Amino acid sequence: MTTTTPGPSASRTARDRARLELTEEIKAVGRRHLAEHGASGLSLRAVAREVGMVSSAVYRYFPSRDDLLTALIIDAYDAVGECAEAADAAARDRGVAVRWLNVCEAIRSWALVNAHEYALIYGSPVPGYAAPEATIGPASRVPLVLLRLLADGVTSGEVVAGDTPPMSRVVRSDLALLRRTAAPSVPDAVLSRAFGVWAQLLGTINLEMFGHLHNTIHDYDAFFTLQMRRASEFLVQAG
Amino acid sequence: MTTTTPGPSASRTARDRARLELTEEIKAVGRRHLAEHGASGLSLRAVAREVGMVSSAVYRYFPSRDDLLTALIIDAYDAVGECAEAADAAARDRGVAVRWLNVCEAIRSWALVNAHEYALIYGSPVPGYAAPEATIGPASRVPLVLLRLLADGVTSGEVVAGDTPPMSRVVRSDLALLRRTAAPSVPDAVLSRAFGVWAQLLGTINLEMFGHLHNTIHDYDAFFTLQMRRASEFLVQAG
DNA sequence: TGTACATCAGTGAACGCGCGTTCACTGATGTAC
DNA sequence: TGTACATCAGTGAACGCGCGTTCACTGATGTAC
Repeated sequence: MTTTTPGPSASRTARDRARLELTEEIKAVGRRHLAEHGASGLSLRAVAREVGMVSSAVYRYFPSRDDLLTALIIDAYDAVGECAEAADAAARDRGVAVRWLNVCEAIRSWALVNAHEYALIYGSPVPGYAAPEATIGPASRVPLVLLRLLADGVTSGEVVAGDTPPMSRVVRSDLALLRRTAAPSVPDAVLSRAFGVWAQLLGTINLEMFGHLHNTIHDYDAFFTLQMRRASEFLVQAG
Repeated sequence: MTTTTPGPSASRTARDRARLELTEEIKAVGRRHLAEHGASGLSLRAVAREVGMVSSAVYRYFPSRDDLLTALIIDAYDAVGECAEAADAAARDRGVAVRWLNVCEAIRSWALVNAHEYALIYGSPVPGYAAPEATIGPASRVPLVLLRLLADGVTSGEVVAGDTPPMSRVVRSDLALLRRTAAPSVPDAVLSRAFGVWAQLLGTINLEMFGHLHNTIHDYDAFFTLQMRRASEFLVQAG
């Protein structure tokens, strides 16, 4: 090996290209099966059947069913992360509250369209499956959007810290680590509120998607916007 | 039939008693299997094996696997509902914010101990399973605790309405129905905040239990209390 | 109190299904000289 | 440019497993007279 040249051609051999294409096709079919039967109903054999291979052939692409699931989880995190980043970017010249509201709406829209993928990453964990470390990065994209937006808000003076609630030393050191890593100069009080609005975002989407608002709320769109608008205002300005 | 007398004995026949006992035992074993393998891993055959019956015998007690699942869901809602009611009752002479905080802590404790049952009712829905109407009543117990506690707070003047955010006519009529049904004289602004704290409660528990705080928050207890304390204060007094 | 009948719990075998994974193989594609 | 070899995608059969549900049956428990 040790090739100094980048390889015979930019897109490599025909075999390589076929491999990439088939890997994507398997994931695409897997995603559709996920959407129809849920995570625990994702079956290598069924996917193989639909792709037009014999079931054992899939093992050339994914060493096990769980590896396929992992790939789908990573893709889902990346998809919702990209979605959140785009929504934030689209409102970059507006205020922090508007940016976060935009992100919330984008994530909800994505969740409604990709219900099972949403459940896969933000719902109950798949029994018997432990997410490997490779999911950590993609999983952080959405929280990072929130933290960056807050860092901007603190810099511009738009975000008001307010009173810092009393917190234990452990929690304070957790927040300090977070600040050092991803949210320079965002004070504890604001970081704490950030967890609050994040929980509320996911909680509100879950309430809606998992049926807990059934027969109670009829205009989900308006309800969600109402809730997130209040949360966004709360985020930038302590009560 | 049309028996005017209450029956031959208060506890009915030996057969009836055995039936009740075995029904409970099947549910108990089912609950344990749920805790070990998740909802989609709940198997009639495995439960039967452990109870010491042949698999077909279970059909004398539950007409299908989904009916057993429904029974477990109802039991779970009742358990968490009872838990919330007890926590509220234990703090009945304190303020509304303390009462809600108590309820939050109780629900989280229950969730930590009964992780799979929690996931069953507040996590992603079981694929291919549709909850029947019989679950509605038990599912309402926790929300009803919140609404009653708010009604008390409004009566005592402890809960401040604050500014009513602009909302669509549909949402306003949803809230009006809720008020008529379960929360007499609680104004829209407060009802809207109630959904917010409820979403935040479930969202925060989900973040913790489904692993989204991993490597970020280390003292889950303190973190949860911090978040819920803020939410409780927000509930009684608009920002 | 005793007998005849009805009800019902539990058995055991069977149906038909799908699953994840392994393995020896064929034949096409790529690579080194 | 051509040949010999290595790599790798895909096949087809098999292993061993568990599942939900049905059905004809036996034998115990309950009930009406």
